[in-house]
Amino acid sequence: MKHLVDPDHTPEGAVLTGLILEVFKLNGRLLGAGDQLVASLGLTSARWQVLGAIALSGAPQPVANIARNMGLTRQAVQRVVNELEAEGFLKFAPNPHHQRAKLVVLSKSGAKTFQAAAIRQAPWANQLARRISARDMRTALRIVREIVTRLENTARDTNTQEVQ
Amino acid sequence: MKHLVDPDHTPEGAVLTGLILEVFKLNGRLLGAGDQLVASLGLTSARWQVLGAIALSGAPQPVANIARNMGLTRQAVQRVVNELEAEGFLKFAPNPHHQRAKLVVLSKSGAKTFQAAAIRQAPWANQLARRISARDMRTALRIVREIVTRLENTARDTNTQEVQ
DNA sequence: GTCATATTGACAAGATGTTGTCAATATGAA
DNA sequence: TTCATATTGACAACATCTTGTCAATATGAC
Repeated sequence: MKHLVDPDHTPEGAVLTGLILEVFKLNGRLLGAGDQLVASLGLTSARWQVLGAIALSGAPQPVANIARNMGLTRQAVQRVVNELEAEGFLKFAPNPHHQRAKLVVLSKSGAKTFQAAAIRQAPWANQLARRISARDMRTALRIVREIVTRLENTARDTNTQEVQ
Repeated sequence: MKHLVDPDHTPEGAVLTGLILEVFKLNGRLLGAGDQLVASLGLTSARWQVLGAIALSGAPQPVANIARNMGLTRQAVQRVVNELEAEGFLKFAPNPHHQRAKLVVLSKSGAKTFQAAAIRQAPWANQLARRISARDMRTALRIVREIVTRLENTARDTNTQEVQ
């Protein structure tokens, strides 16, 4: 087999490539840990995240809005929202501005469950972050956020270009 | 609705929590970008990653080994490997040490395709990383790697505990 | 060598996400 | 107002990954 040569990465490009592979791993581990953390509350990582997006948004929003804020598709969020509504964690409220796009709000049970999840998450996160430099962690957050923003922008440009 | 109080995060725990949410977003964006990048090669992000794990591992390995290195389950990798084999990107070679666990190796077509993907990835990554501090990116990589390691260790401890 | 244990691939079910499509509904320009 | 366009939820198909289970195969203690 022909030897595979590293193809012309800049130093930054090479580090970014390594970071990407590690982010894939981290994503999987986080989902697993989250599932464990909230399983006994009747939640999963996906449900928890949707519940959180609703709980922490200032005002009630329709599904499409929630999806945009989370970086997921409407359909993915809609499926989870429908499940959560069927199980009493969420309710739909009429939207004065849009007949179809009903507003999603937490039920009492949903709010209580999310609060319970948050109470479990805090010591878990604190322990996981122990003795990691807060400064370095902020740097990591800033870098990841910057990459997300860049990817969102190029995706937007690509879509705009296709429409024209 | 009762006001939701931030539940006792240390500063590090709070930043880590923010980082986690951003990693979820980044994961999704990266998969999308990867799919676009290699679609015309007959690849997807998942296939590409499996192909890469095989291409970049020193010696041929069985599926379970590849899965461990990638942080995925055997079954997930097996499914993709079987597809890639059916389409001629991979071949199975006999394993002198294990009758069932055949070794997975790139076919000529698979090697060529992975090389083509790498050639597309480099300028994409270089562009995405442009004007981001290499030092900060290395910090981000180090932090993400540390968190992955910690999660792997606690997962291992949990499993060991269950068996006992 | 034997036997308990672990590993491996195969198979199935289910959770999570994407893409594509459709009709209903908003929106905004003419 | 009218009409082209965009947004939204619904539905379906499919990709990806997990968990659980099983039989075949290794492995290691005795």
